[in-house]
Amino acid sequence: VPTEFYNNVINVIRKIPKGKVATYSQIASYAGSDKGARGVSWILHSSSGKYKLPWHRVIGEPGKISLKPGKGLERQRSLLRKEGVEVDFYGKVNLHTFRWKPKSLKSLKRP
DNA sequence: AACCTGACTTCGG
DNA sequence: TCCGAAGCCAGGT
Repeated sequence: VPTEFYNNVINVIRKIPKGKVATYSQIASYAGSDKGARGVSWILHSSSGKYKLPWHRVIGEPGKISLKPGKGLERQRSLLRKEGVEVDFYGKVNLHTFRWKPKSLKSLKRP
């Protein structure tokens, strides 16, 4: 049974616009749990497929893709580049430029 | 309940 | 700047 946090995370991730990225902790915060970054990680790992989530737009707090080479880094990197996000060889993204900054946090948790 | 494992983050040395 | 430890959340054994 999905928890409220779980549903919130799903809804928030769906709102990340194309060409922007958000961090795990940012998503967790919007979803109502400031320290739920690991929870976000688990949700992506377990159910990004069935909800058709833009999972590739979620990266680590230092502005770097968390996946390792040979374990998905290349795939996430190419998905981001395809929509205009600049990613270097190691998966580094300039958050100053590409971080998603929603105007209002009011309705983020709603579908 | 105890312990482990992650697509995590923060802090100290 | 670069680890390691510790804290964190959720699920699986």
